[in-house]
Amino acid sequence: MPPKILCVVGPTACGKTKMGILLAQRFSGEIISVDSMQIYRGMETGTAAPTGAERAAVPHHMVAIADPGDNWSVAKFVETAGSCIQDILRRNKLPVLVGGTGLYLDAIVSGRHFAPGSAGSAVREALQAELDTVGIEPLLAELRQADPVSAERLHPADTKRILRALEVFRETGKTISQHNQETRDLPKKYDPIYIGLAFRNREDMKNLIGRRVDKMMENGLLDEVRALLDAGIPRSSTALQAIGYKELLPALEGTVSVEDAVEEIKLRSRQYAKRQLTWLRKNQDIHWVYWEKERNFADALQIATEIIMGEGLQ
RNA sequence: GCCUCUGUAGCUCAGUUGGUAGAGCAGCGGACUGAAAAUCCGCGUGUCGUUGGUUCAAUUCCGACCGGAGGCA
Repeated sequence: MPPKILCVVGPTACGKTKMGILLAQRFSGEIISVDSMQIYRGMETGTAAPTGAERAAVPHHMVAIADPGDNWSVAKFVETAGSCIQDILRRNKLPVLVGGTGLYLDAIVSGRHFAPGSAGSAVREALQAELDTVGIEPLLAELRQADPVSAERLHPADTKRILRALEVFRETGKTISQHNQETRDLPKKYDPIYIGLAFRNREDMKNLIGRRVDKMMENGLLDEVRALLDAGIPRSSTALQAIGYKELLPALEGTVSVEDAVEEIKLRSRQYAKRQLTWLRKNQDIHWVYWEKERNFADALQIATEIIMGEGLQ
């Protein structure tokens, strides 16, 4: 039987961070943040990363450990987070995965590994250059030859995934569809108990997102973005694609007003939350705890605790 | 008060030489295996401002009224 772990999931602004801490305290656990952007240093405000006080209350892993100039990937994240989990288990503590990045979390839980490839590799650069010069059609034709399953599955407009499928083939001689098939049926590496947090009414979530973005601005998000630029972080870096950052770049250049940029951040955050919900919805194992109007952590902790004990944890 | 322009999807606007209408954005749904806070896909009935008239037929033409913008007084 694989080891039990706790997973706190939900769309942005639904209280995952706080609930994770409460549950980690209750079940003597340690937190693994599963968030593609909170790993970068100097982005605490805009990514709503756990505060110093929160991190002092319970050990946290995978938060603010990477240079924002380094571009991390799922593979690297899963590998690093995996060691953290192993270490926590070795010390007889409960790993509490708290995160909004669905792909990362699923990959960790399933123990999935990824086919080779890396940003900046010769093969990927070559593919990008081909796309820029000849367009997607010849590349799609090549994929139909090499990996008809993927060619059929992918939409012609989805250039990112078409390039990735070709990259895997050119790099390894094996198709990504074959790799996916092989990893899909692997036995789960962990036995997860999922607690999902969400607002019963979407409107309430949207209102909170708006208020939270305003608070981020009050807490100096603009300065945070400026500091990243001053540190020489390229605009094309993964870190600066984070919501709240990429929208403020034009505001710093003066091409849009700060007010408009803030509205854009709120909009993009709402759309992000919607995508997170879409991802989560297909996971039938999640035990959902709903907020009615306000977030009442005492009640939610009570409910979640009962669910978790029902799943066999003390 | 008079003149001109304008009123079509939640928003910005197309359009119908008269046969009840369609884009972008928003919204909703979905996908997702090394950029994932990324990327990609699907979904468009709305008293065509109101009310009379002409017409087989009006959102479209004509009149009045109501709202908005501008101009002249």
